[in-house]
Amino acid sequence: MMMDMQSVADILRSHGFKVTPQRLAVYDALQNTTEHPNAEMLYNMLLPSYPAMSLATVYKTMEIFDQIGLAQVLNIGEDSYRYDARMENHPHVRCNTCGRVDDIMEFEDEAIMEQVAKLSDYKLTGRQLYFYGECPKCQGKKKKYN
Amino acid sequence: MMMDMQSVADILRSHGFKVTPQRLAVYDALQNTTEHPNAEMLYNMLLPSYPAMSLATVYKTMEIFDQIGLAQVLNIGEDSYRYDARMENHPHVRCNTCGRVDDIMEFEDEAIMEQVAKLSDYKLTGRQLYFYGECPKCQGKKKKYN
DNA sequence: TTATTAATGGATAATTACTATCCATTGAGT
DNA sequence: ACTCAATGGATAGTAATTATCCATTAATAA
Repeated sequence: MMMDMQSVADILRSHGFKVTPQRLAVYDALQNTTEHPNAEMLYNMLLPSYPAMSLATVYKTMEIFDQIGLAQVLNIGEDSYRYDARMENHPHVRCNTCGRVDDIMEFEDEAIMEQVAKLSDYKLTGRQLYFYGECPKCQGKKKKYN
Repeated sequence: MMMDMQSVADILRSHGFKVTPQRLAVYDALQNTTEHPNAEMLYNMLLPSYPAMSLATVYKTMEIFDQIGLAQVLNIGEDSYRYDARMENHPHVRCNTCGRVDDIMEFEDEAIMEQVAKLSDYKLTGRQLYFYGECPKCQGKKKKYN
């Protein structure tokens, strides 16, 4: 179910990439957060344990992870990309108030894909579904304090 | 049904923006294409008739159109934004082979919005649905020549 | 129609996320 | 352990977008 460190190392090696502490650290950080960090957020998360970490390394590492299927890139309409270690294709929802981005797991999208394929005559291979609104926490705040 | 020049002028004025030939020209160009141009494509489309047109003007104009609801911005995962004068929220599909972007009109998305609202507990206000694949034309080419 | 004034267009500089380059260092197979 | 290509970090470069500046223009009032 959950990808562990050992298999991440194997996947890197099997694609001809070296296994380095930095790469394992980046993957570990991404794996252990639900906040869909961008490169700079990852960099700042890693700085305390890896003071020599470079932002360029984060970018290069994420490009590799994207290539070999260890992470996916999100393009939610902000000024920077976010990253997600969950590899099943799933929609995301962003709170317009606080900016948090959440996964929407267990979303059933086969009917959509069929509908779009029929309407477009495209042979579909992928999708990116982004939703926008107000998260439960921000809704609560509004009710209490506004 | 279709937005004409007169009402574009009215909408600009009603939001306190001046009505200028450049703005009408940008809107006209965007209205009369289905290829979802980015700023540079729009600029190049307009150059023949408006040799003095500036790329900065296109950007500024599109920002205004986005604000006042005369166009929407698409973020399809390319390195630049594309624009669409069709204001009903609708999905888009991009051909991975030739890069064209098509509208998917008549897409029924109420069921999706309900499903996502239920799964996320967000109060949803918007969505951006992007699909990727191979367009009919490129499928045909592949079958014939590859 | 003209005068007045604030908005605008175009030129250009600045910003910023991201990518490429360079070289000393390091991981991994021999 | 040895060898060497891959890597990390520093830094420069790229490219889309945004901000600035000022002469010009559109809109309102007279």
